[in-house]
Amino acid sequence: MGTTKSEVFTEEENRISDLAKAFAHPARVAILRLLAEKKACVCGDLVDELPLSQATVSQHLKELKRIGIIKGDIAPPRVCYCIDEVVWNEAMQSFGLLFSSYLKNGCC
Amino acid sequence: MGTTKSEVFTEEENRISDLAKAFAHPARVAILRLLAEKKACVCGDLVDELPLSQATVSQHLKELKRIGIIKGDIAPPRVCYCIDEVVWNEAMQSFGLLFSSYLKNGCC
DNA sequence: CTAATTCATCGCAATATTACGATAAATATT
DNA sequence: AATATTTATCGTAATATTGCGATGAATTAG
Repeated sequence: MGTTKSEVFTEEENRISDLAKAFAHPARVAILRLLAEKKACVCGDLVDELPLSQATVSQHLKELKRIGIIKGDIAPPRVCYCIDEVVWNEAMQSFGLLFSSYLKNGCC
Repeated sequence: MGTTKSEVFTEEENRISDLAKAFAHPARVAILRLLAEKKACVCGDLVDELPLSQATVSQHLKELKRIGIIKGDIAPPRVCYCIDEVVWNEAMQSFGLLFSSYLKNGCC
């Protein structure tokens, strides 16, 4: 155990939970915010902005890339990271739908 | 290690990541959906609806309660769970702000 | 060609998460 | 009082996550 039983859930449930993971760590929230707000997309500057080691930041970036919400433009020796607009919008819409599916019914 | 360095992040970053954790597991997404969409709030019926053991469902409910996004009305031997409207709205607003903070700038 | 720079990855350690059977707690039913 | 119902919690096991130092890979600068 320790493993999520992904097989028994729907594609959508798994996708939403994966998208949520992008925001489920303060460092990743900070990274996504920096990338979302910056006029230009920051690169290794992220390491300077964050109170974590370069290795750790790199690992978070890898996770965000796995989810697809950011992408990296390789321009060696640098890599320029930025939000993937398509996935960002997918996340926005998915969460939007989920949040608006709540109908008050005053049961509790 | 294995522990998130919460101290070095802002309150808001920590709060958002915590709220995101509510959605960061397919079972919790399923639970929140059921509670959000149901006319009446489901109780132990959640266990029947989910492909997980009672103990596991109870653990996910505990985590959702810790975050605050659901609350349970004890009516022994049953407990009636439902969305906490205040926290649900807090999450909706926080994610809404975050998502809308993205300004396309066509860097990558 | 030799640094220097930037970033990814490896290896390790420690904690967190996920899952479940078994059991306990609390009440309603008989 | 004894039993059944419902939910929480404990204990255990396995995997995942977080974090970092060290190292490697790739390119640029000197």
